[in-house]
Amino acid sequence: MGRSRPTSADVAARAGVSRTTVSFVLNYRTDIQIPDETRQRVFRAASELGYHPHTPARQLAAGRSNVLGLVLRQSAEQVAGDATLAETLRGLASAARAAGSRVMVEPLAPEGTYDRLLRSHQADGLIVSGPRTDDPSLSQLAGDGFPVVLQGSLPGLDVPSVDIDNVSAAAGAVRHLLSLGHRRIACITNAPLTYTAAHERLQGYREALEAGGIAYDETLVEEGAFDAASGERAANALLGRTTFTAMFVASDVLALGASNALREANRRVPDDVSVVGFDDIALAAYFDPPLTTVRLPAFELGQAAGRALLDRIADRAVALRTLLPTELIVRGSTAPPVTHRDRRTIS
Amino acid sequence: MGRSRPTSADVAARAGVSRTTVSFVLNYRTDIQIPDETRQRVFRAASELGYHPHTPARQLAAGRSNVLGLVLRQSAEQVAGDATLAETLRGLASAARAAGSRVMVEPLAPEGTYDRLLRSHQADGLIVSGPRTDDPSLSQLAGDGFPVVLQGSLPGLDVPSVDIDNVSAAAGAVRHLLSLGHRRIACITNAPLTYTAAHERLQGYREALEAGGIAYDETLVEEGAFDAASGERAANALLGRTTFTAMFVASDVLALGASNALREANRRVPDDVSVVGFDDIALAAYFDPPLTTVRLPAFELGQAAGRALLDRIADRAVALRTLLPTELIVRGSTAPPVTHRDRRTIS
DNA sequence: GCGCGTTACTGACGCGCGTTAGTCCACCGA
DNA sequence: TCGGTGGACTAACGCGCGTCAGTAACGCGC
Repeated sequence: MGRSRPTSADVAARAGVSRTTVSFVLNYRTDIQIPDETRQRVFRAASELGYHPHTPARQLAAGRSNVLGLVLRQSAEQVAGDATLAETLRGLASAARAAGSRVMVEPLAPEGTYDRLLRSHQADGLIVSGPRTDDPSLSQLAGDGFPVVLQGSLPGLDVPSVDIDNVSAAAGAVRHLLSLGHRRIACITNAPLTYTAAHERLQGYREALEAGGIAYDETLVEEGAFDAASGERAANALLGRTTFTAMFVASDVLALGASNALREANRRVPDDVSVVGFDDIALAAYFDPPLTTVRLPAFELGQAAGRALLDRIADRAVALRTLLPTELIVRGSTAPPVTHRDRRTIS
Repeated sequence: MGRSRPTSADVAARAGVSRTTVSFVLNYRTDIQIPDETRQRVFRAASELGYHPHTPARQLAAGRSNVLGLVLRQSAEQVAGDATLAETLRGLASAARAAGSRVMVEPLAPEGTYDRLLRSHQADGLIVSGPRTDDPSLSQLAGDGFPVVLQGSLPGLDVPSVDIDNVSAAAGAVRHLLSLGHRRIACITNAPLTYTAAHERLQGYREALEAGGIAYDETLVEEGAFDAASGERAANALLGRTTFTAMFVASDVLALGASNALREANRRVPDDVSVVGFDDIALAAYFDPPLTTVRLPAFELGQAAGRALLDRIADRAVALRTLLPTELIVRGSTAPPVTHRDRRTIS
């Protein structure tokens, strides 16, 4: 009862060795020769006492924390609506665990506060998700040599980043629509264009169109903002001012909102309007009709970011830009435009 | 360049005081009298040097880590499909931050590994989400006096828990259907019945029926399992063996899958079958038709769990069971059964 | 002038561990 | 016998901080 947590000294006493030896054994120091018999004695003593090393003490002595910080710079609504966050977190945690580290999460970290995680040695490195250009403390941290990896892109910053190739992924989605015969393809961005990912996906839309010989028409483009409501608003704006037979919505969540707008305007999907989303959230396959979309490897993104960060912490070489592959998932929300199908039926 | 991180000794030297005084000032020790002038000198020295206390050292000396651990015991699919996780995490982090703590997340923690977080003093307390009865290390931890709070319920365990009142929430949803005139109401659980929440929601369904004078009919009940696919399967099973004019699906995600099954069976929602979901995920309002569901205060759940845990850590009294209120959100997926409407039209 | 309380500090210990620079001993070749 | 070598350890320092027990200076009443 009165006895408190055992320390490594208790283990040492029980095993009949010094504390140093206990430390060597329990840390699996291969550069130190210790006979198997002694090793076993230490292990046995530790387990009999129920010994668990005191993490802060170990962090203090070793000079590192074995903690990866995940900083979410997105707004509350973004975090709430981010269906892939949990998967990304899982991937990150899996990479961390493989290296004996843990993950500390800092959601909605106000600018200029999360750097403390690093400067106070609470974390060995940081993964910054949803970075914004207007974030001086980020470049400051990187400039001071702290290990930082970006989840998402932020051009012009000399910090390793892990992301998907938004441009080509979006272009692929739009090419799919083009190949079906669509010519007037609207676009709703996933976020305001100040967000890099939104900008890049729009860029992919534009490039695919131009490669297909179609001039970019900005009246076909509307900005969304993270949630389904914004998708609905954007679609209504588009419906009110122009015509199109397909739309590329750079987020599944917004695509659902946009589909609602189409339905209320008596446009059927895909008969009147084809819709392509982005992200492949778990529910996308159960939309009506099932949503054609771009699959984003959420788990792998987290895992890759974690590995990159661990590499940076260990001073191993890290690619400045890691791009993970995406995949177009064709489901029921896309079809050739009616005119084409008519022609085909006639011929 | 060569100069390394400043320590509190550097601050002390620069301010012309002792390290002890620096510690008192920077920790806002109100029980120690220090003239404002000295106080300011210390603050100035600290900020000029860019001093940040070394967290592990502070944790070691103070004997506490100011870290709350969030342990997710759910399976990978559950985590991936849990649309409210991000909100809960936000709430938890907000409670933690208010108390000067941070949140460490341990997803998919294998049984018997997450207790290390506590035993090694890496966290001051644990919030265990999705606890299972068959988890000896959980009761062990609680028995050893470690601060643990459950997110979700686990009867028969002497550990504080924060949850919603699943029974009455489900009963409320079913009463809504009863009040519309439905008599044959099917039920799809959100998870296998070994999960407490699933069991409780089914219990609420049952109680509401019996209070309405309707005998419980187990052929109207089917077990789901976290994802939309299981909701679709369950609905198909029900459609294949019985008839009903409404269904209570204890999860929005499964409700979407079930709706797909209904559509393919040429049953219209709500004309032929009314559907009530559970959770009020962000997308529920954009389903077709918009889903009537039970709103779950995700953010507040996380916040309440965090506060309860902080109370336990500080040895303040904590209610054994905190139940947060839910709210029935009536949308377009529920309506009176056709027979009733016909009657009403005739009269 | 002395005792005593109050204010404003400080010296030094300890938190539990990692690690460096050794020590001691057995054994081996010469 | 002795120098030398390698194996098997250990003593002791330091990581950066919180905090207890103390001290010096000062004012004040008598």
